[in-house]
Amino acid sequence: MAIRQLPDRGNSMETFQEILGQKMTEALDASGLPQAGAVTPATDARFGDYQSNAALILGKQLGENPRAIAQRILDAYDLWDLCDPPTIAGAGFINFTLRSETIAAHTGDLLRDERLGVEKAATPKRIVIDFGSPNVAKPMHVGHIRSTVLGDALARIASFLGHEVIRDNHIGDWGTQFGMVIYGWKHLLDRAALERDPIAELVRIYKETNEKATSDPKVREAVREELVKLQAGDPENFSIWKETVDLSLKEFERAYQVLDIHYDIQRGESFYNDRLPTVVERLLKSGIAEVSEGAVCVFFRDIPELGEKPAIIRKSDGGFNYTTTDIATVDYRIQDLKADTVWLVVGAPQILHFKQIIAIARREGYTADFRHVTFGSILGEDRKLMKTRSGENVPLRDLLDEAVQRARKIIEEKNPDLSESEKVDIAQKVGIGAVKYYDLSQYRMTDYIFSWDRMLSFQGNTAPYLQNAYVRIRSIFRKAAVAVPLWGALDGANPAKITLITPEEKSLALKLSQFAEVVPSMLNDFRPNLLANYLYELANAFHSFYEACPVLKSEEPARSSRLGLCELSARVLAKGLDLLGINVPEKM
RNA sequence: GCGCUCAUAGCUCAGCCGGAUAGAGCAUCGGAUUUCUAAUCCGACGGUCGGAGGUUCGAGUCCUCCUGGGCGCGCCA
Repeated sequence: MAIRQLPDRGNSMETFQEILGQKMTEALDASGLPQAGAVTPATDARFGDYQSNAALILGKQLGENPRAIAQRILDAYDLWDLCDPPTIAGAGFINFTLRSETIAAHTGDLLRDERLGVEKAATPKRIVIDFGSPNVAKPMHVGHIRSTVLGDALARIASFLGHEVIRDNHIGDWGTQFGMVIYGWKHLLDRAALERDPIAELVRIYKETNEKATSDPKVREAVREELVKLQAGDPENFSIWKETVDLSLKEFERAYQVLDIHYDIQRGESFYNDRLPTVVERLLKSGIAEVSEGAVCVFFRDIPELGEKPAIIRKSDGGFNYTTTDIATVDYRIQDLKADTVWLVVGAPQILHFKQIIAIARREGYTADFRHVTFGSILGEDRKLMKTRSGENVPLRDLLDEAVQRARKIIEEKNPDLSESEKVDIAQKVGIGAVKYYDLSQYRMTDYIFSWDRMLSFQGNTAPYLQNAYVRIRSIFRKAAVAVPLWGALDGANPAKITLITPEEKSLALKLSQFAEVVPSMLNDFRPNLLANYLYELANAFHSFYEACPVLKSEEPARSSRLGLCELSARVLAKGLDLLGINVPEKM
């Protein structure tokens, strides 16, 4: 979208929620009542635009009639002509209906604000976000979608809110599987196959070695020795390991290009290797860890849910495991990266593990805020974990290719006149956007059933539906003789005059003003689906407006006002989708 | 056995701190277009929110128990 650079107006804009909330605070003070509840958007348009349940809460606390309290509040309430006189309804709800002029003026302000009304966080934090975490020598698969897409969206949202974000890919590049890989590399490797498809060949040698090791104790022993040699720093094994890591990183990077997801740092498990002995010694010295059955363990006897479940940080054979690595990772992120908070976007099965890690961090005196952001699984049509027909994980590469192909097919049916380069671009944006949006639009904890038809549908809460709303707007501006009639106004010199006549215009404008309320709320519980819901409602409101209100054919001043609504809708849609990591095409 | 998590319309899913008659999309049925992209819009039909208690002015939401699914629980990651 060709947005001219606008001035950053900082935190000068307040949302209606904040303004009304402030008014409520003052009114409660003036009434001699304690503070209670927040002003929220109305649960139903019939009740107005916003509501307060303060009187209900206070009625309970004070043992008085809620409606009487509501009246007492309203008697002290100064609305500054912001809305119609508030009404008391039901058990004691206070309903606010904003005046059209109020919303119109606010919409004009939004058109002049680069941040679309979204305030920056009052206290910016340095946040390390750990997401993605694929394993070396294995293909990325469908199981990586949720962590990768969710983590990226959270990173985009946090950045937009003014936080300093460090995206870290905690790659699985160390561990017992390398005994297999190195043995396979030495005995089974097909160099030509490796050239053609490195990951496929690495998987093949891993699998074949695994089979041999299962049936042949000699191979099993040889595999173990290769691992020991690698860990001891044997030059040959180290260089094989390094090569597999490099090949894998190259492969991951291809997926990240397609997904338009990028990391600030990629600290794999191997990065922490030389820190592990120190970690164990330190924990032993401080008494946090103790030796049990030959292993070094941390017990959590004071935490009921962890009581019977110690964390092993050094095995009885002297080796370290991933718990040790993750403790070293905490050290690095807090001490070296100076993080205020760490978000671990890792699936729910590891809840116990991260509870242990976080508990250990607490005992070590770390005060940073650690959040384990969990999520459910992706299921196939059979409601079981999504697999290929042969029972394997679905490779991410195949899945993304198919998304783009399917999108392309739909576009060719619906809009065959597009040029080849346009089709390529649109198929990419629609296909990848559909996959991401389908994931992000659902509550992260629920398992969801993967369905091409549903995610690529142009109806309902899907990326194509939202992208289409944007495309329609862009089409209006292409049709308009003047390419960017409002941009002058956007500089602030000559603001577009917004007038809201029809109900569709008013509800669209109100919806647009609420972007600034929704964006910050997402980080309360890491819920991008709240933004997705909002964008769907916005696109819906826009489409209703589009049906009811001709833009280019209408007379001034409605025409300019409606163009302004279109422009702001496009910007909010594009920005909202961008925060979810989704791009918008100009045509489709 | 212990722990985490989920259960909402025929299907897929929303429902933030407890708030008004539980919402969408698909499917089914009925309308709107010589179009600013109908790829859309408007409407109808469809629910004992897994079950049973409890907390209170009010529970899909909080507590207890039960049923069912998924996942995890000392030397894999």
